[in-house]
Amino acid sequence: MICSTANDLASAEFADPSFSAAVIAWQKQHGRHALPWQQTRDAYRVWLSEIMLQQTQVAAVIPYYQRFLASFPDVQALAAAPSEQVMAHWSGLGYYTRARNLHRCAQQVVAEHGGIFPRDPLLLQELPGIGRSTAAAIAAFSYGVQAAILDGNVKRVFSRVFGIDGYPGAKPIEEAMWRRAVALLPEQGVESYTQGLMDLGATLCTRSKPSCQACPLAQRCVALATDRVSQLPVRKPKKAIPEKHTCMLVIVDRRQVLLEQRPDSGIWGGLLSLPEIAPGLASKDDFDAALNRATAAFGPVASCEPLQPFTHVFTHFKLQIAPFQIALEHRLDGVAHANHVWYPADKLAGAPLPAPVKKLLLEVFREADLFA
DNA sequence: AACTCGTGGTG
DNA sequence: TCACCAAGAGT
Repeated sequence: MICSTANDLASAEFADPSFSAAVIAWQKQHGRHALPWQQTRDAYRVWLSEIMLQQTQVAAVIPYYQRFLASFPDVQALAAAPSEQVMAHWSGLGYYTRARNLHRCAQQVVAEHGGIFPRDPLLLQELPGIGRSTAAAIAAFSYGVQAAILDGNVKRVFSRVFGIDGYPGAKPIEEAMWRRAVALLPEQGVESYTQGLMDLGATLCTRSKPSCQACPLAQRCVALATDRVSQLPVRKPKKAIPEKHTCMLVIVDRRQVLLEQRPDSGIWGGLLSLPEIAPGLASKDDFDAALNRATAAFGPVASCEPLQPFTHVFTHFKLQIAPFQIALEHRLDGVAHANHVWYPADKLAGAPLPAPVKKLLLEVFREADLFA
């Protein structure tokens, strides 16, 4: 046998045609076939679903996918859409860099590829928001290209079936898993195989209480044989998450609320949100001074009432939010305020806001009856 | 290499 | 209540 490619070298180490055969046979009979993005090989729809599904569960994605497709039926429509409309459609789905990269990617596909997504995974991977795994998924599902994915599902299945005793996020472990992923690719039926790996991880080989009785890989599963299913994959080493604080200003005037555009980098990047002032101001005078600085450009403060504080939990930190409802004596007009906008209360539901901010505002305005 | 980046469901 | 984490990519 002549080994001339990286795939062949990997095959020498991990190849096992019976693995993909078992996955494919199981997928055809027991896998998922009716998800909204499975009815087509349209690369635009495949790409859209794959980006939305990054670190996000199927149930959360479905309504967003449907709304996106209704508003942006093809890559040209998405490329031509204003940024704020794209962000508004993504509002609530999280990881907002994905939305900005999605928009940039659509524009790049139109400008540089004639509106056709490339079929070469290496070319796909050059596009914004598309990494190695997503590129492979798009190429496999859209064009039947033999390319390997390595997502959370695959890592979990591999960890258990092969009894891999290391944290899958660690570099050497992940590299070994990529070699397995490539080596185990089938000669035929890469679509069913790829979907089968995802379906196995999502429906049988779940994080807790996996259904090993129904698993087509049970016979060869090292974790099952050694009673380590609940120990694998090795958990991420956990660290204490920091707690941060902020005061959010709900400044209302003429059934409009003052919003501020956040920078593209950092948390909630590119979204609109409420103006904030530094927390932890010791005295009321300090608070009032900060409040007056923050509102000076928009009008003198007539009243300031604290609203119910709450906590928003992210993956890597906790944010304690103390909101204040503020009324102005009168609004100052005619002054340019970059990054600030008076936003109509009745348009908030469709605004590009972070989930907790949208929830807070909808509650405030519903109680104040400002939608009437 | 390690860190950043959301949200909602689940046990 | 709270830890855990789901179809990862970018830096």
